[in-house]
Amino acid sequence: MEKTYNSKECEQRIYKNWVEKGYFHEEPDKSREPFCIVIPPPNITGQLHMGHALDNTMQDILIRFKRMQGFCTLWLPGTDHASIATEVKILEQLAKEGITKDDLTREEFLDKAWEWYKLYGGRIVEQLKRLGSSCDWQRERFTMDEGCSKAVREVFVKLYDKGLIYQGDRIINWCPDCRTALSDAEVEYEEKASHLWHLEYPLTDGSGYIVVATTRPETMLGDTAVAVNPEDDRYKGMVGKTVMLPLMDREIPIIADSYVEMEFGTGAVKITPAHDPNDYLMAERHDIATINIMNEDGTLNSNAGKYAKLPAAEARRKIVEDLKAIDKLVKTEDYTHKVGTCYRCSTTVEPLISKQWFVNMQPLAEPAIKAVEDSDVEFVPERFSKIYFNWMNNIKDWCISRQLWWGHRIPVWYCNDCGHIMVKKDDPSTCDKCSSKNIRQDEDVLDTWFSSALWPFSTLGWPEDTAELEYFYPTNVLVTGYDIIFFWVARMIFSGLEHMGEKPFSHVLIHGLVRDAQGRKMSKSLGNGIDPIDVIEEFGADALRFSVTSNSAPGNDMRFNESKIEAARNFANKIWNAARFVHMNIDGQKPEKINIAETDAADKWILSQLNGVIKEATRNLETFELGLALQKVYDFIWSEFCDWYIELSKAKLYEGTESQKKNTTAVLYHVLIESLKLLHPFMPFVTEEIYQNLEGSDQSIMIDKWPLYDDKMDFEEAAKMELVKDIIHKIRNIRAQMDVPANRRTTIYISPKEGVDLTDSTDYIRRLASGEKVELLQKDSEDSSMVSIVSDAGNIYLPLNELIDFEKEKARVQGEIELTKSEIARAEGMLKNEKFVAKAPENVVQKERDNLANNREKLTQLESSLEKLEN
RNA sequence: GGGACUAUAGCUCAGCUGGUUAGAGUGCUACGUUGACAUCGUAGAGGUCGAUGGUUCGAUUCCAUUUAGUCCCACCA
Repeated sequence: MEKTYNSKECEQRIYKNWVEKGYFHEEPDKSREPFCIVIPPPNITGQLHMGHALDNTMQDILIRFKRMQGFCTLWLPGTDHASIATEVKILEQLAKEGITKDDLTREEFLDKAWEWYKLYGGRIVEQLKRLGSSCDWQRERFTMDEGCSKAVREVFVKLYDKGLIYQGDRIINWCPDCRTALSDAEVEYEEKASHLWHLEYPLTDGSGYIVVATTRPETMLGDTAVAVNPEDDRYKGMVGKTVMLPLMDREIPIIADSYVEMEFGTGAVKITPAHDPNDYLMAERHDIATINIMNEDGTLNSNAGKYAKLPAAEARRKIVEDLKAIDKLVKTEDYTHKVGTCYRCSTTVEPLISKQWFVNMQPLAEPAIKAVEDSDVEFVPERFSKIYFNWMNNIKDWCISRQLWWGHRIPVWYCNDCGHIMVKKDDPSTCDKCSSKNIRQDEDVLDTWFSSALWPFSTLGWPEDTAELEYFYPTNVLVTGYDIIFFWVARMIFSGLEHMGEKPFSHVLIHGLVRDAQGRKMSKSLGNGIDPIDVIEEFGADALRFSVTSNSAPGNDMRFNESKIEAARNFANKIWNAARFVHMNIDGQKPEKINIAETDAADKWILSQLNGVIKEATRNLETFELGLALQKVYDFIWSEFCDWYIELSKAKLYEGTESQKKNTTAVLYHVLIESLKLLHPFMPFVTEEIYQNLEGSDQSIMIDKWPLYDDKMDFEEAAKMELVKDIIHKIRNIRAQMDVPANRRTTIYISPKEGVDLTDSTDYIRRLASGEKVELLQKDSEDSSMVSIVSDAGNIYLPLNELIDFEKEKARVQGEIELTKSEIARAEGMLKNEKFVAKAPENVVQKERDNLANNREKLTQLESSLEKLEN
């Protein structure tokens, strides 16, 4: 084995081997329990980023863990066509060649899109492989493949037939740049510095005027009313009158509606029903006309009179200027407010009325809420269910049609002759009603999330009755970031319930965002993103995986920095070297099983510790506490196995009998292999490389069995080892304090307390505490030339007379006495408290009693040490 | 306007259902090429667990209030 672990050399070779052996693939096996995760399909536009690294590492940890536990596992991978995101990207690319969407036919554009898919769709999949993801690539899916497309049509037709999908003219969010409608979830609100313009509208009866305040003066062209609060005394006389809309010379009414806030602005609001959702609702209440003034590209239309064809922003400038010229602009205030923007291109969205397809959400939301209320679906951490409820309880109908080309085309056909509408799973060639061949399909495609919502069952074969669907559905865990709960998780839940009659998964494991070292979101525009592939190249996939899963709490954001990756890489190297040590001591032969009868306290200690970490790490993994599980395995390997057991083992390896040596090797080997298994879900590559090196075969650790907790492996003798460790630690401490050179070895005298038998541990103490030899005394030493140390195992004496600085040593002992006294006082105080003794659990009280007794004894010893020093 | 989260060592963060002297990584100090590892070892310094009040025998942990920060949702033009 090399001196350092070389991730670059082995990762791709190992991964290839796993794939070739088919370890990621399982067929439904009724004799075992299934465990299934469907991947959140990354966009085909995407490149792996830190969020993916985190998300997929978590899934891989769970899958590998369950696979080793013996479950029939399936991690189902795939990609998302990402309708709008991909279309935006393709258009950007075409723009570089000077091509616009208008230059292409729909078919030509789709050809380009499929080319894109072939070129880039596989890129992120390859990157997922670099991470070590054990996805079943034989079952890889795409949201626009044949099966998923079939599922989409099935669902559309079913919901339409149930009356849950309808078409209507309603106010929607329009992105003038993408030239499509968006759902509410696809609008992001950004604080923007702007103005509040106060405009004067003269009353038609000449009795005065009313001043309205607006953040969007250009929409005044579409005003059809002015509203005030019915309680507002300032305007009481005006309600029912009409005003003359400046620039347009249109007479519009003043109405009263309690929606209007008297305190805001002037207390009078201009009403533009076609371009403001609230105004739209008000117009419905008061039966007021709507005037659409905007084109699909964000320019004004012919209803805008002389401002027609101007882009909205330009129209705004012009209108403000013109109003000023006719003295109708009363004042302009600075004002910051939230402006809706497109989540894909950040263009300001314009609310407008348009004919779109909608899903009636209320009937679908109800069972979806209940499923989470009843814990049929559980969010982990639990608090995210509140976010889910909040959204679901206030849900509005979902606008699902998009004026795009890339995506699932809406399965609706119109007859050009008789106007008949057909909603069909299969493309019709004639009109059902008049048999005309002159039919056309709806031009729009579906929201990309419409197909993602079906992912947990469409990928398993639905609407066909497949064995996979039967066996793996409902899936077990869905792992995703909190930013995607509305878009995706919520929609999968109601879709699963509606179409499968059963939840899509039982647990939703939510994680936070990966941020940069300063805590900022990683983004392209900031240029602060870290490319996971670069990290893998430099530090290895295991180091990357370790650093995104360690030291973070569930659902919380985490910061990512280089020192964290280095620490992770160092850990991989640490295990590597521990393995190297074991490797060079087994003489190329796999040791036989451990003979428990021949194990000593050190062996029993490490076996007990191992048993403990098996128990806890397993429990943590089962409750999705991945970070805690990893922390425990890490601590065990580094702080217990490497720091202590390997060092202890050298005593027997180098100085012991043949049988001791043999058995120690067996323990080393066993503990290492079991540790590797515990670590494997987190760091699959280094564990596999070591495992195969040690076993001397190409048998894989990933299909080996997960370690089981065994209460027979909790040994009482382990406690003695803690005493020995304490002795060693205290001696090292004193030596360091007294600047004893490392190569200076002394005899170590110990007078063990009653009941403490150290006869089999003297070699350990000698080796690890730089002793010349260790002598066990029958009683306490009276020799005042020795440094004495009080430990839980008994008193320790070091003949260091020429090195002892008596004043310094007195101060040290004095300090310890103070500490011990305060500890005694604390314990006494607690035990004097009758309520504590009466109410606290017995073991806690007993602990306190033992503690008090120990410290009293310790104090006596310390005081006699001090006395000796003073003589 | 509603809601969630965060506040613990210089820095980045763990800390499960309340129980001795609160942990890790990194940084810092001193020493160290001891037969796995300098991507390392040994020893050490460093924290009134944001503040106040309450519940409790006992609070970093539970409750309330409060301060500071982050985020989400919402129809204030």
